[in-house]
Amino acid sequence: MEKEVKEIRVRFAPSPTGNLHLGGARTCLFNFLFARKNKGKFILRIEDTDQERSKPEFIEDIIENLKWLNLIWDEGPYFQSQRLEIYQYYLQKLIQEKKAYYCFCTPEELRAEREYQIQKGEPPKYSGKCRTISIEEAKKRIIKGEKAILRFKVPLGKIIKIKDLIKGEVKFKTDLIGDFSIAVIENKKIRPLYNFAVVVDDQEMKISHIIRGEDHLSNTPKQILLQKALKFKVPEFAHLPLILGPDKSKLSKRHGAVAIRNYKEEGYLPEAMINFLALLGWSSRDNREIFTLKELIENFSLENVQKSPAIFNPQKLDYINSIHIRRMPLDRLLEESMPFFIKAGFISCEIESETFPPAYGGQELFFKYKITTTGQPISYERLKRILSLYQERLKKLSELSELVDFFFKKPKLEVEKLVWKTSTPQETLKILEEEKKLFSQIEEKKWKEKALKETLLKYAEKIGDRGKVFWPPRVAVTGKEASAPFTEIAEILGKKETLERINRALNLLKKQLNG
RNA sequence: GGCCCCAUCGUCUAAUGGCUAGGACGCGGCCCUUUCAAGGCCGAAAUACGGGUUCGACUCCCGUUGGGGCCA
Repeated sequence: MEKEVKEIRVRFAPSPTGNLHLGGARTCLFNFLFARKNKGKFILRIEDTDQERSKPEFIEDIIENLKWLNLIWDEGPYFQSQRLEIYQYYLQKLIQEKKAYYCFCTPEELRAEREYQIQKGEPPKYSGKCRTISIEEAKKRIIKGEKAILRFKVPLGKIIKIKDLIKGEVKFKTDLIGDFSIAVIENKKIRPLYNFAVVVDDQEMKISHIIRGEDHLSNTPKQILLQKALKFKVPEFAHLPLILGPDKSKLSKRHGAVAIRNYKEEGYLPEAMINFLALLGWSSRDNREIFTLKELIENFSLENVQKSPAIFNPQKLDYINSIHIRRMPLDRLLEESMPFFIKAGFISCEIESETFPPAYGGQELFFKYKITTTGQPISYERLKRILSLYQERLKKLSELSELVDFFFKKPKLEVEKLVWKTSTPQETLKILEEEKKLFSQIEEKKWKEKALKETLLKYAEKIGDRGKVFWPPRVAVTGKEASAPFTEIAEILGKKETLERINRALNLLKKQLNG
């Protein structure tokens, strides 16, 4: 007989009580990879039953950033808040079958009970006090306006075994769980609670594998109990190790930037984030570390997921980001960099037309927008050349504002900086004067990196020290001790601007030496 | 407090009972080089501890310790 091929269906189910963060993104990534690798479906479900803490802006943030990361879902987003009747139905079923009951204990009573148990060294769990209240009585009390919650009757004396795809077999004794809450009744309305809503949704959405953070491992026996009580199929589980902060506690807001949007704003590329996140807990068989999303899909397997938690290491992220920056086609890198050029005030950008010619490399940007610098139009090619000088020097795009500012405004010069370590201000002045002469002789048409380099090399041979020759003009045009090479910068700046800047440096040196 | 999970360089990890415990980030040194970056070479750096099982343990078992998670 043909074995029934089960469709692989997984989900990412965030609560919109905060921005999409690193942990959530990684959970989502692993679900996504698992689905794609196994030709399954990936579903997005927003768990927004907690109306107090759920905010629309967080829903937006989650969706926006998942799209940014290229983690695109096949179904959804489903919203739990729109599925309340479904939960009602199953809740009623449990009540009718006497598998759930109303509980009227107040939070104070429960707390006291708990403290007493802990003091006595007993496992803290609900006593089952309200189990005996009849449905009729319970309904009367609710109509009178009493607050109540629904509890699930946990069967005693059983052991729940979980075959976790990552952790292996994990056992829980039902005796230690206690009747847990599955819904609250507020203003005569029923609101399902986490464990219950999850179980119903996973069934309704035919989820085959639940891949989620390890923090949910202790919820799993409760969910299995509910699944059995409702005669649902129990899905497979895979609990991912947590991502930790430097202090080894679960990564959270107090560790600083944890929202994906923070990283987007800092200039991390989506492919770098994906690559980095995949490496937190997963590794490939062959020791490879740099992957595109497509390559991750090909190589992914839950078998290679680590059991132990991973500490988030920003330095490694920087490294991975720099690699992806270097590998990215310049057109796309420029597209990614535009917001950073704008934010730094280097260029401004006005929408010119809503329509633009069909894909024309990165240049379509320039059809759609009018891009200017200090009032003058700036060409696509020019920006691209500027960026290309720094493509292999960038760790993240936000560094652009510091690195390429001199292309957009005259740099601040200091005499000490202009002087090479083996030289003096007098000698620097002399050499720069000579270089000015040499550069002036180069025809506008031949103002290219190669010609400039030849000129300087020849001159350096005469002087006998390359530093003395190459350093001063570079600082004169950039104002920086560290930058891309002078010759490449000068080509982009052009003859006129380069000579102007060398003049500025000369004047400064003269002023210093005379005064 | 109870339950559960986890334990290899500082960090991410490889080695699934058999080489000198391998790689990557970071760190240090050297080379290349006008600076920076990149690149190349070299180096320091780990099996938490204690018992077993075995010819042989990073690997299997037990315990201890430590860390974490969940329960309010």
